[in-house]
Amino acid sequence: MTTFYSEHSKAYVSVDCIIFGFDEGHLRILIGKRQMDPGRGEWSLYGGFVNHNESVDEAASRVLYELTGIKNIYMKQVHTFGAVDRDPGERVISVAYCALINVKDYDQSLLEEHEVQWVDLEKLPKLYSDHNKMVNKAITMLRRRINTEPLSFNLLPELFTLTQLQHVNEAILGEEIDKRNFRKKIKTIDFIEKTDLIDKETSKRGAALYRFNKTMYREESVSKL
Amino acid sequence: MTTFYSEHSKAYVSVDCIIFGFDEGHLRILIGKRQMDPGRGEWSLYGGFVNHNESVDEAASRVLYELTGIKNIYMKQVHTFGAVDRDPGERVISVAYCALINVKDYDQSLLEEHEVQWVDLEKLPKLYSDHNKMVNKAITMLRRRINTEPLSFNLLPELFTLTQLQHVNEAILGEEIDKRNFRKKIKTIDFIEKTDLIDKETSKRGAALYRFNKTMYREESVSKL
DNA sequence: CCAAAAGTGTTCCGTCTACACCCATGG
DNA sequence: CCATGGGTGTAGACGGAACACTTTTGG
Repeated sequence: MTTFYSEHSKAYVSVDCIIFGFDEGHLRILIGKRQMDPGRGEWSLYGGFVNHNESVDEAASRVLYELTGIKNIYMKQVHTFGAVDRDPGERVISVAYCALINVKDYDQSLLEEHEVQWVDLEKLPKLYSDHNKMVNKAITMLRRRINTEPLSFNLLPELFTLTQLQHVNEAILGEEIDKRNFRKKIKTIDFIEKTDLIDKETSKRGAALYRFNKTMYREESVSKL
Repeated sequence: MTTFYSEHSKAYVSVDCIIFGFDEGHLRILIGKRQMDPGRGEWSLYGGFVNHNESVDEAASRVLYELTGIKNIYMKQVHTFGAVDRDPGERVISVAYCALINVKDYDQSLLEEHEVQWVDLEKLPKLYSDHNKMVNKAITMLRRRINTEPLSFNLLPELFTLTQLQHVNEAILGEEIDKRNFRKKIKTIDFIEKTDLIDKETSKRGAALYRFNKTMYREESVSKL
């Protein structure tokens, strides 16, 4: 408590983003091959350094915007990774952020521009440095929170069917959910609104479209989803 | 993904510890008056800078050891605070750690040496910078985890009575727990062992002493406490 | 007409909650 | 002998889990 700045050393601080999407019944994340040393050519999360004039959260938002072109992405800090040798080049302390986006919002051309791609969570390769740990922490966090916080909506379009919602939850939890029990539970949640619209894309019969009502959802009302 | 270290700026990285203790039925934390600028004289958490040759976790352990003289303290990373102006002097990014200790293990003379004191959580003053936010995040984390992880033991001596254990849980949750229901639940938890010993300190009749069996507790077995 | 997905209720079981009295003992 | 904290059981409410069939319609 009597130390002074000058006696201490500084470190680079970076953010790394675990960007989740949902497609064809599976959770995927965006990863790319590193185009810089150290670790050139290894699979890696997308990240960036924290600039002097921005907060760490802002850096994460900026990096997400650079990569996706989307603002106001759902994003949560996961954990900070600070092993001395986690980056072989320099001392870099990295703050991992978990982000959820709707794959359909994502401009496919950006995939090529940034040379990243969607990879199925179950087929995740070995990633650079401690990035696999970051992914695991992020998933653990999602599983922990999914029953107390409305997360799934961020992975879906604004209008979605209950089957889609169920598939998202199943993908996050990694287990099947009973359809009737799931729908029963949804009926008790007041911020999931049924609309008059019918989706005819995914089934012949057609399925009712639902919407997440943000204004009806308050932080203090704990979701049961 | 094509950036290089040299283009970016470094920052000081610090750790701040929210050190919880339990005494006289209340949760307390260790805080002191800052003895350095900026913020000299303001109430503050105990913290320190991360050195070049230690991980962030090691820095937190070191700081905790400096202050308490105890090794292997229960400690969890809470959140990283990275607002640009959170430290008025320099750019300092701080990683908050929550720690739980048994107040009886704590050498009182260290209180004076480091000029810190135990303060009741309910009577917490305004703290330096974003330290109140750190405390709030730490409590939220404890409440979230107490039902899935055996935390309370860290705040108690090795041998404890069920009444003590109940009081700890009540303090963390901030609400009263029914004695009979609590004891019923404890009976179902196999890693809480009843010993043959009787505590005669706190009651005339005497109360059975219990022990947390670490080896019986496995990460995968979710506690119900 | 049939394949494919949507939609719908009931029963059972285990868990949580509420609740009040006797016990042992030191002073 | 009494004040103090220790210790015990039961009944009702509630929520989660298991489980199968009918509906609609595009091709």
